Amino acid sequence: MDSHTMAGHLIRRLNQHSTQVFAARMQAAGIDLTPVQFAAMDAIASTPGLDQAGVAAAIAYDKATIGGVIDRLEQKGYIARSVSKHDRRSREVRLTAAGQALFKQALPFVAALQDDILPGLTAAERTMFIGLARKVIGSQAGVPVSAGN
Amino acid sequence: MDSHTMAGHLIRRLNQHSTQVFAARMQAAGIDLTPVQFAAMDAIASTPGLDQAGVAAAIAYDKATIGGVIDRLEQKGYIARSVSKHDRRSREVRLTAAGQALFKQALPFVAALQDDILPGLTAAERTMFIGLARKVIGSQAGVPVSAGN
DNA sequence: GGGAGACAGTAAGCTTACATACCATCTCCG
DNA sequence: CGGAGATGGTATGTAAGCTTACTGTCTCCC
Repeated sequence: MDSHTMAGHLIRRLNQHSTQVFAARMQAAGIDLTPVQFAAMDAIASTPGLDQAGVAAAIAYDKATIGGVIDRLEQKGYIARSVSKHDRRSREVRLTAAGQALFKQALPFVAALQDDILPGLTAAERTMFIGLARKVIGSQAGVPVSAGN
Repeated sequence: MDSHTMAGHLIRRLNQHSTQVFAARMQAAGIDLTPVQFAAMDAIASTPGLDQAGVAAAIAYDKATIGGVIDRLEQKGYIARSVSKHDRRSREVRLTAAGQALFKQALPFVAALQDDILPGLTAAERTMFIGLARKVIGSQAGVPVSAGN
């Protein structure tokens, strides 16, 4: 049982590296965003007025987790929450002006660090890796993240 | 910027799936172990008397995180800690009888779930994926997990 | 021998990440 | 219309996972 050949262990290491690259690049750029916070803002930017459940579904997160992420983004002033007119249970979320600006500022950095997440691979290998990863994710689509997502 | 093609996002999804498969299989087997706890026990089983820093290095974790994981394993009675005779700073860790038994019981389940972590891939694709992942991990060896690891 | 710096571990704090339980609200169907 | 069940969100509790800061111990080198 060599843990270094086990899929779960390798994936955990990749994720660890990925989040560290993201954190380092964002810090170097002077941007205060975690990977999850960026992903949430990405989802909100592409669908303004999305509710929290929509954000959770878009990036495959638990709704409780998203609640906390959105709390912190709201505290930092990057997003605003408002009760939906159509459904008073749901909170619609949109980027503030500051959020828009920060998101636009972060975009090129995020694009640039993609390749650093998979170092040591040729471009062809990276493409191959991403293709295989998408295939795995796609094959387990429909599995709920948790009770509500 | 489609997050579904971004390496970081895909890796996070894979990790999410991996931990969920692990949790589900362990629960079905009636074994109370998280992926991290299993990894720690694996490292300890293969090197009895390892200290906490050694465990951290073996599975690439932060030493603060390992402290908590080992606390919980100790509380459950699966491992025992003792101050090293050679270095009073370090705590040597070893499996208890209960820990040994549980680890042996868990092993076949963990082996069996490896393929479920990468569903939708052929055996060749799985091998390819693992090879690429190892290449990535290997290429960033030497990067410290944190101040102490 | 003795001090400087390295190293093991813990503590406190922050952010994911999930389950479960709960409240408010909505929808659907009889 | 009215109740059952579904759904959006929050609260609570646990477990990772990391940083920084601190204590205690060790090692190396003068």
